[in-house]
Amino acid sequence: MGQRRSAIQREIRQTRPFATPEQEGVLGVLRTADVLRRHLSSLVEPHDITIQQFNVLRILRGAGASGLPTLDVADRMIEQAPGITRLMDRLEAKGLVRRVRCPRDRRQVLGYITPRGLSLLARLDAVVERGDSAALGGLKRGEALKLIRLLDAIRAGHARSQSSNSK
Amino acid sequence: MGQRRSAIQREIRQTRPFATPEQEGVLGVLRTADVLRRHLSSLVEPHDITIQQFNVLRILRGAGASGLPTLDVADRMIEQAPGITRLMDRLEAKGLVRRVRCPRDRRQVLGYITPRGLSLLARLDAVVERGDSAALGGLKRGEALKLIRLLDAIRAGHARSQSSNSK
DNA sequence: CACTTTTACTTGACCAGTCAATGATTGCTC
DNA sequence: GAGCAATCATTGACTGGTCAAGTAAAAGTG
Repeated sequence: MGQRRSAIQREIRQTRPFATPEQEGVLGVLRTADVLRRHLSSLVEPHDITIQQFNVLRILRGAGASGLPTLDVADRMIEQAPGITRLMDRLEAKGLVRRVRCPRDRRQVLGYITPRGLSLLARLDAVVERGDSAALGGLKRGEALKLIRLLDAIRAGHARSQSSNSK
Repeated sequence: MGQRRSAIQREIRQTRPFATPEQEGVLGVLRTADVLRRHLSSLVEPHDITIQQFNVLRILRGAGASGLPTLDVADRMIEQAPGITRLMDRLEAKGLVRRVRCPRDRRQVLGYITPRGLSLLARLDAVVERGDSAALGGLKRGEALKLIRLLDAIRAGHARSQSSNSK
């Protein structure tokens, strides 16, 4: 296996081939995620919101009228609690989210999406969906499904070895 | 197609199916990258280094004795210049990297990996390679290759639409 | 050779992720 | 029911990504 030269190797201008396909695969996932994140970012930023803020809004919309405690929001992201608190701070400052201390358990703080948040999401939904299609435009429908399956398998492997850990 | 329910949908406890496989694919890449990043992070952190710092070191090692200007390092990452400057600041503070203003073009600053940086990398190489194999352990060899191909295709699609942009 | 433009960084400011420590409740145990 | 542990959330400090603005040197132009 002398001179195989993948796209990544060209991108990073590295002459030596990857030690293993696994190594190349990991790097490929990381790089591709970066590309997709940028793309997504460029779609939501014009609306003065970040991807993470967008995610929180979608989660709260999903939670509906009953709201969701801060840490439950964190669970649905990859994130640790401290990040969520500050994310919510900013969303609240923008009037997209409302927080109320839960009367039944006063340790918790319930988050709710505001009507303004909902209308922002409504505008973004279509944009993002079109964006995602464009982002994977290089793939045929069947390839997209195959990709989903492979990625699921990777994450399943990790869930097994590390337990817990959602998003 | 009524009740298909993928791993991601279960993970985020979302009842509604994804609008499109493309949307699910994009989210899958992002989530998987997060998992892998954490994994990788846990491997390098014990050595008091972050993933980004590790990447810079590998790039500088690849550059060899002739060193590499700051912006060329940035090109090989996804990153903008400002981030690299500060990354190099920290690496220099740790004695893993050395910076010299280029005499031929005094606007440039050349970065070099130090012997100490090289020995750190030497220790990490094996760890990371083992880690990558474990990370993609859920995949058979052929599947890993297929994954690499699909990810390459996604990034190729973006390179076409947006030109420039390396990482 | 002065004048502008371009290139290569650097600095400042803000958002985000992570860890450690702290406060505020609630639940458990004796 | 007093005391202690566990849970929920927040704050502080640091790394990192990104944009906008600034500085310094080089390159191009008249």
